[in-house]
Amino acid sequence: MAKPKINTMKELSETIGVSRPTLSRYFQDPSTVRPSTSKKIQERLSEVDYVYNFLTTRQNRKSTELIGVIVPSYKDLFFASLIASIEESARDLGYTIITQSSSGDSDVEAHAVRKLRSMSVDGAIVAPIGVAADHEAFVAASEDFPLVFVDSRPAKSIPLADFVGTNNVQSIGAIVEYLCRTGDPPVFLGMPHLNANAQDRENAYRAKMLELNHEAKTIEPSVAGGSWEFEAFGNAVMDDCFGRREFTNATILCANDRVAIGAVRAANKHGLFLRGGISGGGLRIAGHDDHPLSQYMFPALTTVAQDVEGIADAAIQLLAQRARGGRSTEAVEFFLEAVMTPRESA
Amino acid sequence: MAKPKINTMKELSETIGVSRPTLSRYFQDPSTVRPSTSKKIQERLSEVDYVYNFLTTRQNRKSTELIGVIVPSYKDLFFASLIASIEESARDLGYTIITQSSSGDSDVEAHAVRKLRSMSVDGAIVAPIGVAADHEAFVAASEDFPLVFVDSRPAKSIPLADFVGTNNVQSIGAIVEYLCRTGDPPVFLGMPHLNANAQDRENAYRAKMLELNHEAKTIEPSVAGGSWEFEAFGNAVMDDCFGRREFTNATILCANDRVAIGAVRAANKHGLFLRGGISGGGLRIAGHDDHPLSQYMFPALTTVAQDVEGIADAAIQLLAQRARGGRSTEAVEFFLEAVMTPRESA
DNA sequence: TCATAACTTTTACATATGTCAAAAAAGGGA
DNA sequence: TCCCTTTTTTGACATATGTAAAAGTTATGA
Repeated sequence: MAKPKINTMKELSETIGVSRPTLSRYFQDPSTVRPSTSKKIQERLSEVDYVYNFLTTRQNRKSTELIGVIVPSYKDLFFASLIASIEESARDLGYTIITQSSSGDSDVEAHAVRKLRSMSVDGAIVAPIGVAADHEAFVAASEDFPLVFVDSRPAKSIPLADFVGTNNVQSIGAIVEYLCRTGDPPVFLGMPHLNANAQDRENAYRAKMLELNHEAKTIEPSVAGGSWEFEAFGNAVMDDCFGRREFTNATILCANDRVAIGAVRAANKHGLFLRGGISGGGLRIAGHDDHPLSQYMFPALTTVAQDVEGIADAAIQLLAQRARGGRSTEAVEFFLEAVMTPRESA
Repeated sequence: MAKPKINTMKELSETIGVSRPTLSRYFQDPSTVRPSTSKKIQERLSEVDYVYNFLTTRQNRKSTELIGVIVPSYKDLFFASLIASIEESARDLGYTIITQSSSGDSDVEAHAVRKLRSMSVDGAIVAPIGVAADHEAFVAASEDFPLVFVDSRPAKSIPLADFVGTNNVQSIGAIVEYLCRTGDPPVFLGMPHLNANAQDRENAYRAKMLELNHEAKTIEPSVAGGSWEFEAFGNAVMDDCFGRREFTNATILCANDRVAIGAVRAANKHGLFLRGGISGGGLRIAGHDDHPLSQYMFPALTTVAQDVEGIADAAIQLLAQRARGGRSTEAVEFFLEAVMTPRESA
C-alpha cells in the first residue's frame, strides 16, 4: 500500500536501474530481455506502484490490440452472452474490448463506428441494426480495419467485411422438422423487421415448410414492431390472437426466444397451457436462440440453441488472423450450426 | 464515399486552410473560434474523411473524458440495464465508457481496475464482487480518480470511494410489509453470498419481521451457492424443498428476482401454482429488483423495483462533479428508494 | 584470457495532438 | 483611413512511449 507511486517509465527506469528502452521491451515481451534482467525488473516492480500509460503505448505501437464491439442493446441476453464470450476470447489473445451499444439507432451506430475508427482499433465485431444503417460509415471503417459482422448481416453488404453467424436455414429447418414430426406443422410468428434475421428466418421457415409439403402460414402482427422490446411484441400480438380465440390450439414457431417468452406469457394468461397440460397436446410454442432464461420459463421453451461461444470465438479468431496476416480481399462467411433443444413447450 | 482520406490534423489544416492550433481549438469547442472560421471548417470537413486520433487527444488533454465501468457479469439483466443507463447518461455529458466484466473473479476484477488506471480514466463506476476482492487495487485506484461503487459496497470499505445504490432496508421493508399485509408473513430465500447485498437484504428482512412481530425464517440452501447462476440456485433449492413437500403453501421472499425466477420455475414444475390458481391463496413467491423479464413470468413476479436509471444517473453526476470540482475528502452514500410492484405471484 | 555472441545503454528521432506566447492579420468603429 | 480589439498564425515546447542505430557491457565457451 505504502508503495511509492511511479508515474512514468523514465522515472521507473531510474529507480529500477535499467534503461527506458529495456523497460519498454520488457513490458511488450519479457522474453526479449536477459533472464537476470527480467527477474530484477520483476522484483523491483513489485515494490513499487507503476501503471503504464495505456493511451500512449497504444498510440505508438503499430497495433493497438484494441477490438471494438457494437451491439444493438445490452439488455438482451443473447447479445450479453455474445459480449461475455467475446471478452473472454479476446482476453486470452491479449486484446482489450471497447464495447458500445447502438441502442437500435443508426445514428448512434454510425457514431460508434466513427469512434472506433478514431481509436485505431485493430478490428471490430458488430451486430448491426440492419435497417437504415449508415452504409458509408461501415464502408469507411472496413477500409481502416477488419470488420466482422455477427448475428445478422447489414442490409447493404460491405465488400471487405466478413460474417459469422448462425445458419438460419439449418436452425429453422431443424426446428420446423422437429415440430412437424411431433405434432401439427407450425405457423410462424416473426420478429420485428429490425435486422436481416427477421426476413432470413421467415424465408427459411417457408422453404422448409414447402419442402415438407405443408402450407406456410405467418401470424400477422396486430401491433407495430418497431422496437427491440421483443417480449412485449410477442406478448401483445399473441394476447390479441388468443383473445380472439385464434391459434389457441396451434403450434407456433417464434423467430426468437424473446418473442416466444412474450407469447408463452400470453398463452398462460389465457390459461392455454393449464388446460391442455404441458406437452399434452393443444397449443405448442417454440423459439430460436436458446436464451439463457428459456429453460426457466413455464413451460420450458423448446428452441434451437445458437452456438454463441462458437460465434464469438470464430469472430475473434478471424479478426486476429486478418489483423496479423494482412487483409485479404475476399470476405468470408461462417455459418455455424444450431442444435435442436427440445424442452416442454413443444 | 469517395471522400479523400485525411489522416492527421496537420494534413487537415493544410487542405482546409486554417492553422493546426485553430483546428485543435475548434474540435474541443467550436465556439472558441470566430463564427466565420467555424463555418468554413465545418463545410470543408464534410467534404473530407477525417477522424481525430482518440488516443492522442486523450493523452494530451488534462481530462480524458473516459469513464470506466466494471460489473460482475454482462449476462445479468440488472447489470445490463445499469450499463445501458450509464452509457446513455455518459453520452449526454460527453464521456466515453470503457466497460469490463469481472466475471465474478477478484483477479479479473483487480486486473480491470488496473487497466482503468493505465487508461487514466476520469472516474470509474464499479459494481463489486465483494467477496475476497483485491482491496489494495481499489485503494490505489481511488487515489488516482473518483470511484463510485454501485449496487453493493465492497466488503472492506475504501476511504475515498462513494456509493450509490438501493436502500435495502427500505426496499425489503416495503415488500415484507406488503406480504404480511396481504397474506402469510414471508420466509426468506437468500442469494449466494457473493456481495454485500446478500447479507444486507437478509438483515433487512429480519429487522422488518421483528418490527412487525413475526418470526423470521430463512430457507437453508441445499446446494452450494458459489456461482452467479442465480436462477439455477433458486430452482435447485426450491425444487428440493417442494420435493419434500416443504414450503408448498408458504410465502417466499427471494433476495432477488433471478433467484425468484428459479423458484417460480420449481413451483410450476411441482404444479403448485396450478392448484391454488394465481394469487388465489397458497404458495406465494416475491422477488427484488424488477428484472426486465419478471413481468413475463407466469405468474408475473411481485417485486420491488430498483431505480436503475436513477442509480446510473446519480453515479455519473457524482463522478462528473468530483472529476471537475476537485475531490472532496468525504465519501458520500446515496440510497435510492425502490418501489413496490405488486403483480400476480404474491 | 580472449573471442564471440547476446544483451543493454545511449542517443536520437518518431507519433499526433495540446498549449502557450509572440507576432501577424482581420474586422469593426470612429 | 486609422486605430483598437479580437482572432489567427507561427513557432516552439510538452506528453509518454515506441523504435532504431551505434556504442558499450556482460556472459559464455574455448
